[in-house]
Amino acid sequence: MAGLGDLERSVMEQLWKSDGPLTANEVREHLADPSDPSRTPATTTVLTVLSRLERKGFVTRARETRPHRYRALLSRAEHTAELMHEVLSSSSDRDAALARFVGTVSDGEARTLRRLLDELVRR
Amino acid sequence: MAGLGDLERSVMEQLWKSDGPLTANEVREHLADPSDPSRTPATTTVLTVLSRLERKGFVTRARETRPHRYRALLSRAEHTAELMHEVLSSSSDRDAALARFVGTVSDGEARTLRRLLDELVRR
DNA sequence: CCAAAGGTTCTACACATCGTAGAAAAGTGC
DNA sequence: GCACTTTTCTACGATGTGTAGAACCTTTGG
Repeated sequence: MAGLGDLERSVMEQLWKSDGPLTANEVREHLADPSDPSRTPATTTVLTVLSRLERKGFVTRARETRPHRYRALLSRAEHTAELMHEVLSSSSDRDAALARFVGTVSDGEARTLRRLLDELVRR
Repeated sequence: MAGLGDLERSVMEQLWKSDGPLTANEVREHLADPSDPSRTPATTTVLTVLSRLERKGFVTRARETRPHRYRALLSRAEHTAELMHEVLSSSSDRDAALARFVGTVSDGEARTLRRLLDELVRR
């Protein structure tokens, strides 16, 4: 269920970056490439993508307000963590996979992990 | 780069499960569903899938021997770990994602992680 | 209250990927 | 060389995605 297309992912990025919910046109503006404005997708394109993301459960929208306002259901961090769990649980030998994973994290990430695990045990 | 189809994934599972490299027909036999043999894919189908997996870099084959023998380039654990890293690095706030991830692992997995990190530091 | 502007849905097409496998080519064993 | 096995080539249908026009609906300025 990890499958998002390039444009879908870009749209999610905008929603994640933004503080509050965005209208389709705000998303479109944030998507604009200053070096080549012709590559900015049409408003309807953005709306189609947002609808598909809504159908897939990544996005909700406020239908009350008139330009509908869209927001991501999960934060980017939650989304990433969820994907990692999905990947991990699709593996039949989870411990071996975790071992490989930990064996290849950077030093910084290892420290982060240790700190997080220590906090976990304190509660 | 996580995108494998259902059959592609099933084929990878067989290669991972097997001790040594397999021929296309061996993969096909392991794929057979005893309750509905008609659903077993044709040999050419398996060969097509194996070729595609080779092109994608998941599989290599020995071309010397005549029924070519196929094997996975990475073990399942390595593959899973790689996917997890891919997911993680696609997130711009990796620490936050890691935090979410650790926050939702099972107790057993947390213990495993702690042990792995301890081993890591000893070397 | 009505027309124009803006917003949304519907419909559609091109293109890529994937499951599927026949036809044809290439290799093997007798 | 001939039957058999194996591999490649080619192709088709289904699905997903980027793309956006056409048609429909809503708001708003006059």
